[in-house]
Amino acid sequence: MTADAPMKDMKEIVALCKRRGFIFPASDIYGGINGFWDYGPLGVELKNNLRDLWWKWMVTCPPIGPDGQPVEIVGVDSAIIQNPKAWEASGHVGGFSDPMVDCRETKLRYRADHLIAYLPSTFDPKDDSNLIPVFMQGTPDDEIEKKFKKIGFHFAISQCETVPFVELEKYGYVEDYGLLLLRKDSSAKHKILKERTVGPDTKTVGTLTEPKQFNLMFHTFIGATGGDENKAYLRPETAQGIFLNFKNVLDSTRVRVPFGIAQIGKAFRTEVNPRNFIFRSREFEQMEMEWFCHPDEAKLWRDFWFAERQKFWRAIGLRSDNLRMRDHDQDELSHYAKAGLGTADIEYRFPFTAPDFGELEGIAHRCDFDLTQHQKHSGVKLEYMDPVTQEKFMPHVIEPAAGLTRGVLAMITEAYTPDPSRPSGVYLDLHPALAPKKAAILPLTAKDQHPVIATKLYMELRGEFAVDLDIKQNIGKRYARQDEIGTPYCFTIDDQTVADQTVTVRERNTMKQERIAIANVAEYLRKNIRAV
RNA sequence: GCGGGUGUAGCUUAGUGGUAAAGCUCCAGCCUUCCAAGCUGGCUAUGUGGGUUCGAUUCCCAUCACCCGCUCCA
Repeated sequence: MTADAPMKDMKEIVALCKRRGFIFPASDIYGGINGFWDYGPLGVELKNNLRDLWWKWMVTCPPIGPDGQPVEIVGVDSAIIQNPKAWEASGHVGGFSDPMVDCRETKLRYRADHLIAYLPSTFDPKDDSNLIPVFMQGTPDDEIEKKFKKIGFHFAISQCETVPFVELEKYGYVEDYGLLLLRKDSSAKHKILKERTVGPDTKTVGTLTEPKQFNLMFHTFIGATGGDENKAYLRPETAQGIFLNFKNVLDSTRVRVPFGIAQIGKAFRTEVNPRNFIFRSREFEQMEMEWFCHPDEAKLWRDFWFAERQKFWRAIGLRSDNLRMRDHDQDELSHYAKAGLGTADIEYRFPFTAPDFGELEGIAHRCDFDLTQHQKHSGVKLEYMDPVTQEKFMPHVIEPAAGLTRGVLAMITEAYTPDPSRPSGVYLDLHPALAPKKAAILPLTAKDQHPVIATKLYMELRGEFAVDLDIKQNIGKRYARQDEIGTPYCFTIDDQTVADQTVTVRERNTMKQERIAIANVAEYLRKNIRAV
């Protein structure tokens, strides 16, 4: 969005989505449900169009690689529920959710692993006057000293041991040594320690809550009886279904490294706070491709997919400077990407993130983390034997992982174009390949030969294109309706059509009209909506 | 998860402790030769659940959803 372009109002976009049948609140008649959305008749067309274009770019007609050779990518469609061991191996069961600590007084929330407790060497849990100040990691020493004085904590920093807040409970007081030592069982005392803490932003003792664990994954139960032994998870990403099938794909097809496996499907995450329409929802759809390559070629392929994926988003309509690439900082890298070449996001400036950007797609170097983990946990050998060099190695993975549902939102917001000069006040400038309806057939009036000819044309086109026939009401209303849903072309039948077999074509963005032979309408559409 | 705000028809708004009003949209019909025109008619609403009351859309409580800010976002 340039500075002088009209602001795109998220409220209006959400309203249009509902009014015209793109996106509805899930369970709308029951008052909705936080974090879930339904796609209506036009929304599902738009989403499917975007999905199919991605699949075409990645699987059906993949690009030429950096070495001039066509790249090879195959698809899978794995189950949403897998053996729970798969999620233990991938690390999703263990430690992805960061425990959080709340301050009851200030209502502030902290990441538990960022909190540091200061324990004086002479700390005596039996003495009520002994406090444990807690600070955020990286708090400057002078601030800490100042706070010490304020709360009557009579020690210097140098006299204290710093202990991660989350490990506080592991510390107990051992009289024999007069020191704080790590003990396995200190259940009798850890509660006392917690009650002595003073949070970073308060002077009151004991306002910090226990660390709360947030589970990333949805739980479910297999079978009718439930019970912990039947516990399973809904996948939080489609990627693992690909890794689980790595060996099956190698054994059943003739692909060789380097190659890719792609998958599109639903994923589920228990977002703490769903927000911003469909941007952060608990059920969403991903388009992921895992590219398996030799470790030495990881850099080459990462750069290739960085460029390739940007091309995609630009080609289907995100042409503005609302799209950008951004390398992750070291501290925001995920566990698997830390050792590798890092992660870069393709980001879009959504109205609700502006002037910031929100992630649309992440391109990560996952190294050999996933295959190694699954090999370890499953006991199945997943190394690759290069048939030419006879070299045995664990392939590295470059992963372009895009949000399909976020893509839909980006498409809608990018296309949403307020235009006070036209009756609808707005139109959707969707790429014709993405538009839910490619054209509308409109008899100028509902009498004489107009509807007859229009119906005939509609019957011819509907076998090949998603087209609408709209006869009722005046022509301006019908143009306006099509503008709002982003239909790129309207063919109008009038008296001249009866005389010379021509129709007018109205182009959505310019509202300009030209006259073409009715016999050429199909070819006209074919040419103009050609997929990117 | 915290704090603040908002909930009356598809949308925008009105109103009231006693039958809930209008414009636009939508639908049907008439009219209409190119951009939501006109005429006639029609559908549709007090987010949900409690409480107070003879009676609650209105007052109270809870809850849900959405918006803003914080927090979070492997």
